Amino acid sequence: MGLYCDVALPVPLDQMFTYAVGAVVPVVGARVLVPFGGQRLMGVVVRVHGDVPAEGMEVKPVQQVMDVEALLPEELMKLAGWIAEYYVAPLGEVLRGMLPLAAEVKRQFVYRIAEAGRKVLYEGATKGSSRRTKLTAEEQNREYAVLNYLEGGETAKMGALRSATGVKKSLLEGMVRKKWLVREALAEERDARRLEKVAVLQGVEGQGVGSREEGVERQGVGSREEGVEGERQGEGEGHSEGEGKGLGVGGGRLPRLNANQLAVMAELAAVGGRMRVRDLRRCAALVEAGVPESTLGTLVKRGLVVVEEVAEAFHMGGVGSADGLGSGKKSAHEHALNEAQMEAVGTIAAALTKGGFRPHLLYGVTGSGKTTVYFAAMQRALAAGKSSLLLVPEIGLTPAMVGQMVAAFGDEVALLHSQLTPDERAEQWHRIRRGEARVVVGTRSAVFAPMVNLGLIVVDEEHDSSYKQEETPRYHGRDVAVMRAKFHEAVVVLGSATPSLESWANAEKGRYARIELLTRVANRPLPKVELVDMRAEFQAVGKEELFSRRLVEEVQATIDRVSKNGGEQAIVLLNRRGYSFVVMCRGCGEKIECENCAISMTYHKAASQSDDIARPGQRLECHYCGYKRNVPTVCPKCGSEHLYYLGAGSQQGEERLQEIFPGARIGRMDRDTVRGRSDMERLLTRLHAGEINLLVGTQMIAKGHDIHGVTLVGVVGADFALGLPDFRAAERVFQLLTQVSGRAGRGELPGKVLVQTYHPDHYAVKFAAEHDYVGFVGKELQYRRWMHYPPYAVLANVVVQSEKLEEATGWSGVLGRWFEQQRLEKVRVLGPAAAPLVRLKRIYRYHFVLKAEKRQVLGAVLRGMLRHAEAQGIPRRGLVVDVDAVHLM
DNA sequence: TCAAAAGACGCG
DNA sequence: GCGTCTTTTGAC
Repeated sequence: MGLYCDVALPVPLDQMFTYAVGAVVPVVGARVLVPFGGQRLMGVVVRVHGDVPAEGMEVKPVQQVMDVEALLPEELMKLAGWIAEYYVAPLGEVLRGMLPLAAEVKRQFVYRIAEAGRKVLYEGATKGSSRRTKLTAEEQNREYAVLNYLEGGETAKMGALRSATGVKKSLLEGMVRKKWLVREALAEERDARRLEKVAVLQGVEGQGVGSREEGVERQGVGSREEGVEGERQGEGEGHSEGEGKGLGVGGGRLPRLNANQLAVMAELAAVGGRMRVRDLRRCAALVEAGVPESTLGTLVKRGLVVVEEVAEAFHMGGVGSADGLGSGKKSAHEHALNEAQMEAVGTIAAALTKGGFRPHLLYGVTGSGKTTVYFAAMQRALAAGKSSLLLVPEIGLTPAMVGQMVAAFGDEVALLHSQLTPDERAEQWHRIRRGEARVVVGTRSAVFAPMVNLGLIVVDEEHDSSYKQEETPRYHGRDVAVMRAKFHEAVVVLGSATPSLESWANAEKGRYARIELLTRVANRPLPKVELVDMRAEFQAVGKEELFSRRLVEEVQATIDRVSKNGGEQAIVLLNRRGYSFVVMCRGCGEKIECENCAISMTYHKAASQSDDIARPGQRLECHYCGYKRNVPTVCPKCGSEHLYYLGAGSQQGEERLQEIFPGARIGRMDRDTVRGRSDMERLLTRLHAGEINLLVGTQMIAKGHDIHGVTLVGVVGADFALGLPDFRAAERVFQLLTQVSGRAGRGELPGKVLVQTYHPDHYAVKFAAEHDYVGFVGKELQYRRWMHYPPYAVLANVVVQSEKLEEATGWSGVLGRWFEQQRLEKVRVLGPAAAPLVRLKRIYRYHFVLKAEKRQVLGAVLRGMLRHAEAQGIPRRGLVVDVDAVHLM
């Protein structure tokens, strides 16, 4: 009876595929290469079984088993299953997101001449070219060159053809279509696994220390015969076998070996005679003794050690070993803890000691030193032999945090974020998988880091919406973190000054233990917040001004003040980038919209001095699809010359501030001036040095920066979001106001905040001004309860989309009717309605919002809907199911 | 009349 | 999702 395995493949199909297993039987959680359609894909084995496949099903064999052990441990496999179920996503796509190893599988094709190609070649040679074609003469010549090159019948890779004939890929594809060439997969497969070098002590071959015979190549230069001079001198304390090659290391009677060589030998012997070269080089004893790396080479020459290249094995060991790392020493951080922080660390440490799944919500006001608590807790975890994972919203925006991590944990830190190249990502991934990096910092997808002996997960700024993935699988990093902690029986800490309502409600229900840090470090006061009523301001001034008189006055006073620590600094939040976010025609009343989206285009002025990134010239830009166009002089619709630029963004804010405060040293922080981590670092360095004393920027400036000189924060137009059709609008505004206010007064001097608002009586604004988070959630939770919104209901957004308007509306109708027929009692369906962004990147979008009390009920309805959609011929790509949607846009 | 482009299909 | 097979479109 044959053996089969079910494989999850990275395709948008909610099913597994069965393959026949060959000589090598994969384990669940291993990757395999399998043929699928005309292609070959990497998938993950989810089941190995002997079930006879259904009649009429052609079962193809597994092409290659890529991992000997499960690449994904049981907990991650379970987590993947949970995500697929919870977020209604295909398991294969979930797994693809967990494996950053795409870099390791590359498929290469070779080309061979076909019969039709030969014919063309011969006829062309005798009769000359007379084919009907659209190709240029040059391209035709290239085609003949390719045919000539391949005439002998050999195959050639594209690279070879390109260098020989200058042919392009598209031309080759055309030739394949015309059947002149055939394309086939490269026969010999590059070993998809990475290789690593392992030093093996001769004669003391260790048993089963992760070694595998397969794929081993002997690399040693010296032969065994030459190496005999070292023989017979030891006391045979190693497990010498047969050949009399035993080599003792404890005796010290090895006159021909110098101290360095002995040290290396001793080190190798101590671990059973086998060690990865990179580990050996890094080994503490050898580094301390100053043993040069060349010593190993000498030993290889003398035949005492052989270096093998082995397909990388995954070791589960390494963590908690007696290497003395992180062994309970209190770090500098812990000494600086105040009482509340101490208590917080104590609570987390107690949970770590006790073991088991323990979720915590760490509610700490801005400047209360949450980061210090995370560090101390992670250190405790390390001391207990456990690894820890810190999730942050965006690494590029918090270089300080990364710096501190590396300073505190050195080599044990691995970073995972979106800016890594695939190779770098794979390298970090493997370091973590081997247990070399036991402290991992990363963004959303780092929640899948293959941690060894995971003890603690910290989610910093847990309320941040960047934890929500906005493509399939649409998981929420924070919620996945909690689930992962559950599967690992680990401790999880969600930290924020403005916890999401979901997390707060969980704490209220007692599902999360609450830890509070209610005062700032060193008892610094929270800044005073003053509201500036912009309606009254308009009446008094009689015209629309971006900055109120109060704000101008305070900024002036702040930058004029010079305290003993140097000048004070002010920052101004203007939460839109660009110069003007609406260009309107007074002739016809139309706004200039993006060609691809139903979105007003943003006007960007020619780059100012702050735009140190090269982005010259003025333009209109769509902030949703990135489309750019020239700035028209007349209205594209009616030809009127009266184009007006409305709504100020950060670029205009900077310009206005420069006019008002010509002496100020102004900096700007938004996506136009800060693209990568280095831009951010440079800007922050200038701020810390006092080179900038007035900073204007988008919400980026609110994200966790700790700049001690900032004593004034101005907020301009942040409450405009209150008018958006989104039930989370109030929560977002409250969070933004609180977070940006938190930038003020972090040094010795107290801070002040001025909030310009058109909604001075709105509860989100008022509670934020009073630093009253608890008051705000109380009120907001009430509203959510009345309106049946999360956390009192589970919600899913279903977007129906197509490039063709009729399809989008037609399919919405089909689904709407189905929902009606179902007479659902436990699920409320709102819609179909045009999505707030009814056209995005050329795609028309309609949506339903589903609300239910029970997750299972909602899930069942969504699955039923997908089945119905499939039966009705609605393509899967026409539907986006977003469970726990954060944005309903 | 043929070739390129768009659409339908199914993958084990 | 993607390669393959089929149908439609379109240009000489």
